[in-house]
Amino acid sequence: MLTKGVQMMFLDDRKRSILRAIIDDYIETAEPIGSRTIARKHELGLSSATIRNEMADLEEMGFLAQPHTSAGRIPSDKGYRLYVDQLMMPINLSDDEIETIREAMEIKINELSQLIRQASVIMSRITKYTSMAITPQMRKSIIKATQVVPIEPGKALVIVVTNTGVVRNCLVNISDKLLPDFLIKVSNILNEKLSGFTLEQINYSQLKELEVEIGLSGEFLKPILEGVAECINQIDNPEIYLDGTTNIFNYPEFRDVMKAKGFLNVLDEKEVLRDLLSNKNENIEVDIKIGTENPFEEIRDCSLVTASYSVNNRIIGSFGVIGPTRMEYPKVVSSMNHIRKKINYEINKLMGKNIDGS
Amino acid sequence: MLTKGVQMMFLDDRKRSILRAIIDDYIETAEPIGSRTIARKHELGLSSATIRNEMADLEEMGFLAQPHTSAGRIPSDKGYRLYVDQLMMPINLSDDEIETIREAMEIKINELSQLIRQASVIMSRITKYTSMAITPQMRKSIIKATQVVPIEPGKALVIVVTNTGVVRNCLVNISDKLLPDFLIKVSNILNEKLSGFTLEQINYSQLKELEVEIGLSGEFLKPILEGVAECINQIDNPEIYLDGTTNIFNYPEFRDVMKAKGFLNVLDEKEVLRDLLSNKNENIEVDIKIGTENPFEEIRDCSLVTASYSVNNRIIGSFGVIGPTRMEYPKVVSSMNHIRKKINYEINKLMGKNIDGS
DNA sequence: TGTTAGCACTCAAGCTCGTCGAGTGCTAAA
DNA sequence: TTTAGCACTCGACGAGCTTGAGTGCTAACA
Repeated sequence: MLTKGVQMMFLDDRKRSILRAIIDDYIETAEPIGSRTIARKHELGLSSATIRNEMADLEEMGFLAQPHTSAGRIPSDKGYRLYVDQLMMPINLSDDEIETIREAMEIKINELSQLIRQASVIMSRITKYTSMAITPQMRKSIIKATQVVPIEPGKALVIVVTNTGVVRNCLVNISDKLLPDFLIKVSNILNEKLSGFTLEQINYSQLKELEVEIGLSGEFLKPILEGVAECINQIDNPEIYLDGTTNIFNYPEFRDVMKAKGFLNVLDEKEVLRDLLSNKNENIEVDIKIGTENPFEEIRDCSLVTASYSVNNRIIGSFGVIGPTRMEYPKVVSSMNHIRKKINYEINKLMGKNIDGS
Repeated sequence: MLTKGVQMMFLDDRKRSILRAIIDDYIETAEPIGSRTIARKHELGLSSATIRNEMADLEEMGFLAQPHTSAGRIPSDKGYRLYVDQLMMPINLSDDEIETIREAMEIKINELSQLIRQASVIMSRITKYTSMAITPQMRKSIIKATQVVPIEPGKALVIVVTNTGVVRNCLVNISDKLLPDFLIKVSNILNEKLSGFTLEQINYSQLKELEVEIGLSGEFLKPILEGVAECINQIDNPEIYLDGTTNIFNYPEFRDVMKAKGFLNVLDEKEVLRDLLSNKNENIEVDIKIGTENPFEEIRDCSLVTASYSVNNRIIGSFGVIGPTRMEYPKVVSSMNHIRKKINYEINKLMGKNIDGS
């Protein structure tokens, strides 16, 4: 009899309701859920005994697990997976929350990275989990201006501006013999030659070729070209933000100090964060990685929810939330979706302002 | 008899040795220290009974405390205070450590903030505690150059450079009608008028007065002047770095999750860090705040060791280490001192390179 | 045939109680 | 003044017990 239930992987409505009820409750309480609790709290019109039988089936199918024989059931990763894919009821953000997001994400300055930083801060505030965000990949952005500004004899400032409004500068030491007038000439040539190219199109050897153009031996020009390369490098190097790390202490699953330590340690590594946020799937709005689906050992009992933002349908960066697998998925998913739209809107506004071409 | 010992606050050599031994041991083990342990491990030529009597005296004088009747003694804040002021034996850094510091703190770029960031990182690596650092107060630094660079119609980049090699820029939206040639004129006037002043000498109303000079109604100039103000503001706004936060998990006093949470939470506040690092005492090389001497409730069982770095004997910033009161003071103090000297050296080198005047 | 009441069983949590040992204070002798 | 000795204290630890939430199975019922 049981084998029949197990063999057919199809879950009837009753099993689905029970599973949903269990996961909803477990997300709320973090305690193993017993059959009686479900019978009492949810109006399923079933006795605890019936629910008990169903729960046994659900366990055998792998959606639930039992910490020990005489405890209630807790969801397995597979159970959460079904829950997020099919069972959970979407919720709407409260007016308050929407207002908070709106307020936080108004762009005050021309800097894209500020927007992303704000997004991260607000995500952790709203969800109460730990949030992270990575600033856009800039390899495809276009150089709008390159300038060399004389500061004092022996010193010049190299500046690169992109169409996305990102500016980087680099103070370089140059020969005392280079006069301001000459630097302005160099500046103009660089500006003319580099404008319109994307960052990824420019590499150092190409820069070297400009030396010929300018007609001056490499030694004098070298620091300036290195400055340009450094600026480009900095623009291209995405920043990563992490917020709400101490939120995890509010969840009983991190009562164990070693677990908290592991969690915080792994998030301290920029490389790890970059990896977690390198969301390749272009088709999915909000991606969810549950427990063991995660790439790193230390967060195998966490869930990671990520979303990407894009320009012209090309993903340029992403952000996410990480917390215990017992995560308020409905809330997190709607927050992420909302903020994602907000970022996209603001980013396209910003780009529109800054691009004259497209 | 006991009262005699207590009345005279003078500690004889024997009491001092015993107190030093107890604190040394407690720093190492984090366990209450008993009389027998001291008699065995340290060659004081005294029996445990004698030491016991002395310990009772030391407790009555407030240098030691007893968690409960049948436990050993632990140092009180007052005990630590005496220890750091008079008892502890200075230690030298190992060659390895000196090399590590040297390597980490070589300046590669012209940016002062990088140096301070490195100092913080290296402090936490060497001491195994949590470290923090604040970038210099820049109010006294001198404006070396101000530039307005046309980027495209309707957009200009405002740049401010100081004698300390700090550069900030601000992309501003301007009227389409302002032509590049005019912007260059504005740039020259600004450069001429602002150079040589310190940041604190310049305020917005002064900037407004320049409008007259340039001879153009405020509406056109406003965004540019705001850009200058924003740059100055950003330069003046010190950055704060925090490293090695998860180090605290290695110390048994932070096994309690709530304590760890309180600690991490309080250090999450920029304001708190700024406060902790606002070291006013100009005479002291390395300042130590023990336990209850600290201003914030959450770190009353921590010790904070800070040091300042300066230019021309004027303190411009500071850095520090925070950890349990049971801190390896000798190690921390010598590390701080070493790094302090290193920073001072590098900073003066950097300033020397960048200042042409003084 | 599916549902439910009833019952025996399981097991972690929490309590008490006794043992152990590190440490103390006091006393008396050296 | 120092020290050996001894009675005493008290937390840590583990064994044994109780409690209660929860289960699986069986038999009766609709």
